[in-house]
Amino acid sequence: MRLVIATCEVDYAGRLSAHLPKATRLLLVKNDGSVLVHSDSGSYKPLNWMSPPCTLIEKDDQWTVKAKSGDSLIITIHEIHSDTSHELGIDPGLTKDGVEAHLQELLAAHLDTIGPGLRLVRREYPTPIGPVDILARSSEGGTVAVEVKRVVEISAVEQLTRYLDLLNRDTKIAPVRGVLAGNVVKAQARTLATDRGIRCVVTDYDELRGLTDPTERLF
Amino acid sequence: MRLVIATCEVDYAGRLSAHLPKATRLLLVKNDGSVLVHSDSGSYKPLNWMSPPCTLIEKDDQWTVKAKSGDSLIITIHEIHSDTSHELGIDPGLTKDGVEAHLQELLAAHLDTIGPGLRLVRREYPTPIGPVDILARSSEGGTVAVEVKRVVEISAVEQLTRYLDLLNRDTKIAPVRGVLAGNVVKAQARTLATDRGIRCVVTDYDELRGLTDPTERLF
DNA sequence: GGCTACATTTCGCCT
DNA sequence: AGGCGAAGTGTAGCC
Repeated sequence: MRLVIATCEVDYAGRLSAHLPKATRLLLVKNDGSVLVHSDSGSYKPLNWMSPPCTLIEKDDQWTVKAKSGDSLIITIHEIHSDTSHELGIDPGLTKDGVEAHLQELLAAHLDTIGPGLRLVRREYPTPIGPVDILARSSEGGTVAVEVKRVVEISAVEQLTRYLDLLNRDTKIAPVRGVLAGNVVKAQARTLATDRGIRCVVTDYDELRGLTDPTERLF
Repeated sequence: MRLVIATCEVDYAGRLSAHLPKATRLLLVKNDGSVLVHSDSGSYKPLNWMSPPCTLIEKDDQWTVKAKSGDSLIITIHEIHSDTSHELGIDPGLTKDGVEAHLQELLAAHLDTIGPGLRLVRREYPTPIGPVDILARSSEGGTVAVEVKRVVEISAVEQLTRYLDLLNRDTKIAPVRGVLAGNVVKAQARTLATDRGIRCVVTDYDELRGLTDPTERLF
């Protein structure tokens, strides 16, 4: 990893065109060839960058970073204030816990939190337009399709509506009712869902996790 | 901006939990308090980070970064290989050309590329569920709602369908037909759009730009 | 402040 | 490789 503090201008040409006027910035060159241009604020996203795989050619005061697609990043160096390199080695990577997949697992294991008498058919039930998060049989004989989201927004209502339209054409499982489950249900999503006869269930991730054997979740 | 090369472990607790085992990484501390943990590969996204506003407390070999929301990033330092600071000043920021907003402007100025005899009603036509990119009057008396995307995907069809449902209830402008316009139209989006009577138009950004007075587009 | 939509989104999974 | 959905998304614009 190479770290350069430099006064520079940057021009990107690719899916769009972008220009950075002359200023002092951090140029971060990674071992995989990627280049990041960071300012001293903003967030984790660089002002400009080139993703790997790409090649960096330095010629006088001009750096040219090119990707196979033809995207190019041209950095004009006006002054270099610092230029250091460090050997980091490969990173063992990140382990995560708490994303939608886990909420889906927990809900599938505790279908009673969605409704009484439900029996799991399967998670990620495949359809031609994508997998339904949870499909379950109701004690009354019908089917329930559950769409799981950390935050239920209007797009989740649309998504589940598409699934329901399709699933209800299958006479082996129809009628299929819809349920949206999430830790947060946005007001507008709830309104649209209710209008379409879709029920919303507010889940509690911590509570659900408490119901499961805690030894399963340690890392 | 402070740049630290350190052998460290990182734990994040917030919207999810994440852990980074001991390894050598770049710790980037920006002037606004944000912290980025970068490895030597990946892309522009850090392995772990804390967005501003947040506070960094260093106590012995432990860095604690806390956000108002309660999110926390705990960095355990095993060894510091380098620790430098640099004054960068504020950045003048990025100018862009070629984003959706520009495509919308160009299309509104050249409605003939969408269909003959169209007259602009307005761009960003407001509705209760969001703005319609372009609303135009057809020479036959009806209305045309145009959704503009750089890349037209299935979600654009859903979005325009919602607008059309709503707009067609307004007797002053009904009937309203839908048009999807973009530089790229994905096959599945085209299929769904056609099925719903929505026409797709493939635009050419460079060609559209050429139709406009070029002096307007320089930066 | 809430909500919507855009992004050089990136990332990961699955076909 | 391409399609599709999720993201600790971030960010800007509008109401």
